[in-house]
Amino acid sequence: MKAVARTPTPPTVAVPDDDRAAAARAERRRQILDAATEVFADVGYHEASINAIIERAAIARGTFYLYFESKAAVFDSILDNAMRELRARIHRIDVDDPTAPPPQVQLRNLLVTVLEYVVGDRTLTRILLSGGRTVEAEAAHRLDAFFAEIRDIIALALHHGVAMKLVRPCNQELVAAALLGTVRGVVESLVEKGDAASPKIDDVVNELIVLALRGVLAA
Amino acid sequence: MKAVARTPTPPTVAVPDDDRAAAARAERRRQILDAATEVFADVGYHEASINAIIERAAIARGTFYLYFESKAAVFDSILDNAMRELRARIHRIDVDDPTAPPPQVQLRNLLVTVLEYVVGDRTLTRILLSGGRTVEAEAAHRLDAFFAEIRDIIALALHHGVAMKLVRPCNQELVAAALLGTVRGVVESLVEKGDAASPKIDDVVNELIVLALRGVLAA
Amino acid sequence: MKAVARTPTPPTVAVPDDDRAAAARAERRRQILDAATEVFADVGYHEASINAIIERAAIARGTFYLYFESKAAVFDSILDNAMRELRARIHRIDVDDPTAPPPQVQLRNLLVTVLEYVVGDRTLTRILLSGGRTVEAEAAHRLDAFFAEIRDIIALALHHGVAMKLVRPCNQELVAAALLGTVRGVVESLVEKGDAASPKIDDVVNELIVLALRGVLAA
Amino acid sequence: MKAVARTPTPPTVAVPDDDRAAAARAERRRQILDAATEVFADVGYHEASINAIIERAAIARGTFYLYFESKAAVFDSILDNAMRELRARIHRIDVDDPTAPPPQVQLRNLLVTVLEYVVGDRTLTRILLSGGRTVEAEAAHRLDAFFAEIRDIIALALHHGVAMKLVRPCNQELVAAALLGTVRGVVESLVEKGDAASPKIDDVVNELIVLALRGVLAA
DNA sequence: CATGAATGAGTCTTCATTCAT
DNA sequence: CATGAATGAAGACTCATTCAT
Repeated sequence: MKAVARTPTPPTVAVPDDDRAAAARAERRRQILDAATEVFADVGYHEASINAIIERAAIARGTFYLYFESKAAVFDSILDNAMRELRARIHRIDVDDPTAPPPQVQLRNLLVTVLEYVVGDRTLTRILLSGGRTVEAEAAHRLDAFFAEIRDIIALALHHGVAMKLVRPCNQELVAAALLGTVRGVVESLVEKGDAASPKIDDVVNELIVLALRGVLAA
Repeated sequence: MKAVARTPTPPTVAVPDDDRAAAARAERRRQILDAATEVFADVGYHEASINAIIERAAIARGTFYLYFESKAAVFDSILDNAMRELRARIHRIDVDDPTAPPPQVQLRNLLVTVLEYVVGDRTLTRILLSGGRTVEAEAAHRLDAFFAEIRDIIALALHHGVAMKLVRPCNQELVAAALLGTVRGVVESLVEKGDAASPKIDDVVNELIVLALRGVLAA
Repeated sequence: MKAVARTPTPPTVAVPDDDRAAAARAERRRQILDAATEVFADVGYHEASINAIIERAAIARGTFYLYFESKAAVFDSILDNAMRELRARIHRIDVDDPTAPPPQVQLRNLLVTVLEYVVGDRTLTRILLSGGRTVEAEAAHRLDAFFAEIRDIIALALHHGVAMKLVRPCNQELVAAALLGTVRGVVESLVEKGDAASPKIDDVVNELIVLALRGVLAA
Repeated sequence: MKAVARTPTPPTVAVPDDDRAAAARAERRRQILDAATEVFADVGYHEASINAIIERAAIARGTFYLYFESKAAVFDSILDNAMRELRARIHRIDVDDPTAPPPQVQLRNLLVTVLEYVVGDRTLTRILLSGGRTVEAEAAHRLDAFFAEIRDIIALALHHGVAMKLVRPCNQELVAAALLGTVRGVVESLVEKGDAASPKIDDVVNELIVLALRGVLAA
């Protein structure tokens, strides 16, 4: 990227300059990502025109392609970032380690973190939920895989729970799908409403946990 | 029709001929709807080309526009039909009428009918689930409204239940959204799998009812 | 291409109709090819815009793509056709068959046919002569190969001639390249001028033959 | 320059500094011209991107426009330079001056010089030969004019030759075009091959002269 | 009614050129 | 002088829709 170090111009203070450039670049990128996220959330991947994106980002056509290879690339970037953030917040509940917090607390924490992220970026979340075919085929697959991944984590947790007699015997695959659906249903309802109308996340998580645990725990 | 045009012999009985024509017309329409449903389910609304639809329907380009105003119109028709069918299968649970079956049985029946319809036309269901923004804006709204409608029915049921002390006190709106999500999660997992791998609907409904009722019923 | 024979419409006179359609289609194709040839000859492959082509052909944008896959495809078609026509006119001189016309006559006939074709479609010829890199890389290769092919034919003829002591000993590869250049030079000068100014082809061929044979024949 | 900028010591002698600057500037120019020549020869005028040129020249985008007005301008510069060099090597054969070397020797010298230049810069030559429409219209004209100029020189020489009964009567315009083509054919074949495979220029010139003179001289 | 050739608005993307630093 | 981020005009191509046959 930087020019070949051919000119003998010795940078008196090289780093700050590079830093500033890199920062500016990153900021620009974000500006585009934000604009694109909004447009995608508003009208979906296909109806989103590069025109709409660059207008909202207030940049020229060419600038867009300076930062992203294609419309699909921005979309991928948005999606991948969201999935990465969520993955970082989702992990197995540790039931063996005695020094860890009790499982219910772990679960609550996990849900709180996830819901906070999700409510914190409603626009992004609408894209995630619009699910499968909104997007170009390839991205759709990745998104499907992501949800399948989470479902598997839940299924595994159920499996452990059943083995430990904590969870009532059940079709774990099916119940995992059901529970994932439950969370998605809740998220959808949160995202739909304006900021004001939204119930507090703590309350939501309480409700979710009661609902799920009662439905699932052994008598 | 053709016969009439050829031979000036006045039609002895007008109706049968018209009937036949109407039937043929209806059949043609169905043929197109079926082809379109498949294509929409396969690749989504936007990637679905008129080309793909008329090829699968084995008709000429112009013929398509003889039966539907536009691509959006076919999609609307498919969606509306599905929503109508589902509405016909979804109704309030009657807890007052002593001659009606017990509420749990009513609920079970409802779920069985719905799931049977939904599993019976996987293609169609995939369109319904692909949800919001897959489709052109206008259709997306109607679909959202449809799900909101169902959610309201559930919320109302919960409300009644709470009033009758059958259901534990809860944020009924939220729990309704959660339960709707639960069902959607289950449906999604059913539709995903091939026919063979699918568990029996009765078992699925059992699991669903246990899960939901335990999560919701008063202690 | 044709609709699947699904409708019971029995074609009373099937062939004429298909013929007419095919003929219309071929005519359209030609119309586009002609327009494209002119534009390519005028401004070269790269400067030739689809716009210019469809304007000259007086058709709509989409129509162009109904007949050709891309700009490159039309160009290829033009080039391939020209090369096919020329190949059909270029062949080895038969010196062994006693029933064949004398070699010089064969050569003269060959040159006359080639020049007539070439002068008959000046526009096309200008494209051929504009040679190598005017065109997209792939086409350039095919054109280069075509001329190499002809050069090889000439070289082979020289080789035979030397063996038969008809041709003076020489670097046959080099002389072949030279002679091919000679013909191209002549063609170029013919194509440049308006119809009127052009000398008669017979005279041109005479001059060419004298020039070449004297340069090449054994003392 | 740099030194001056750093130390405010006034330049003792102004000119050398200016000279150095001018030299640096000229060098830079050459650096760009060379890079551009390579790129143009490789992929042709239109496919040559400013990007490719500045990368090969290892300069920044803006710098390019500091030395040349536009892409067309570099191309023009390259072309003009080549044509100037060639013009300097091409001149009439003097048949009247008794102190001059014999005409054949003059011709041989001319050809040797031209071929040496041409083989010495294969890259450049490929641009010249790619001829007419490779380039932007305006440059194409100048190139055409250049070749026409040479053809006229040859035609004039033939004219003189005929008058002096050295050359057989012929259509001088046509034969000039033919002979120019001959040389171009030879040059093309020389430039095509790698350095190693190339025959020695002296041999090539011999072959050329024999070929041409026999074809042209009076019996 | 059925056909399918024709249409052209709209989309994404490229790339020569400019200009603030 | 040098830089390279930003620009936007222009180009190729797609595809829903129309209409003469």
